Amino acid sequence: MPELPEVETIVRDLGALLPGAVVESVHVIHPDLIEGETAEEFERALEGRTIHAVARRAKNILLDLGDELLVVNLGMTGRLLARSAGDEEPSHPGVRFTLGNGRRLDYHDIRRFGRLQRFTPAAWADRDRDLGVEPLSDEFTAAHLHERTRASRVAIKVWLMDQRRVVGVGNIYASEALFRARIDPRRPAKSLEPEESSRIRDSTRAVLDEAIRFRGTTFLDYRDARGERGDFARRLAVYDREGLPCATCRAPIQRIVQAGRSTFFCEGCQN
DNA sequence: AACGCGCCCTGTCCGC
DNA sequence: TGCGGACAGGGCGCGT
Repeated sequence: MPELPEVETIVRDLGALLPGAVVESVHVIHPDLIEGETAEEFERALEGRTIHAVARRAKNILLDLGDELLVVNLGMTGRLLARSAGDEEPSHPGVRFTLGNGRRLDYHDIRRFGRLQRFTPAAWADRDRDLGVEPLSDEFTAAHLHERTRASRVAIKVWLMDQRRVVGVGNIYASEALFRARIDPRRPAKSLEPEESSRIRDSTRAVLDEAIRFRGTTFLDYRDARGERGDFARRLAVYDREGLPCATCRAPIQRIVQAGRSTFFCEGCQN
């Protein structure tokens, strides 16, 4: 579900709301959401702690608790919602954090593919090492991208979605970035010319930046930290548009399956 | 080692 | 109207 723009939107929202808040109590409704320890250990460890800052790494939300981190991955349908005491109950409650001043932080998740895990800074540094480059950072250059793609024969669309290489790009924005770059998603990564890698780099950044400005894409389940939908869905050029006319050439958008996931593209414009 | 696949889970939609 | 199958913004562990 949420890719980089959706997670970034939530992180910016929570960054304005949570720092300084004290976690008064924690209630785990679905223990399978907690990674690395029991629900009881998780609840006990977090009670009384202060949330100092909120950050993002890849598609993870990082809550800085001082000497440890609470890392939230939303999976496909996870939501992390800042609420007030009187707000209604979520329909799929997973974990409830009761904060000071009558506020709450609710995690809910219909499919429960999401995970919440506590990390020491050292343990998180280990995990962080396995994650690829942030596409909006200065390190994500055309040269970096081209050098890394040369080592792999997987299809470029599948390559872009691999979080060990580039983080934050999921199924929607991989298709959208390749459409903007006019690159066929089936092309082996190692077949890309430097100029093509450069176009992919630019289009990936552009589509992610734009989607952040629109507060993300709500396809079905995504909501921001206030429970509001993102507005980027109407800007999608190819994703979920099988059979509809390409905005550039009017030919019907194609849908294929790569690594078990749908890919959308225009056969005429992308080659 | 890199890559493909199945699986985790619930909900919705579409065809019969 | 009901029912089975396909599919849905992710990520992990397995086998080859």
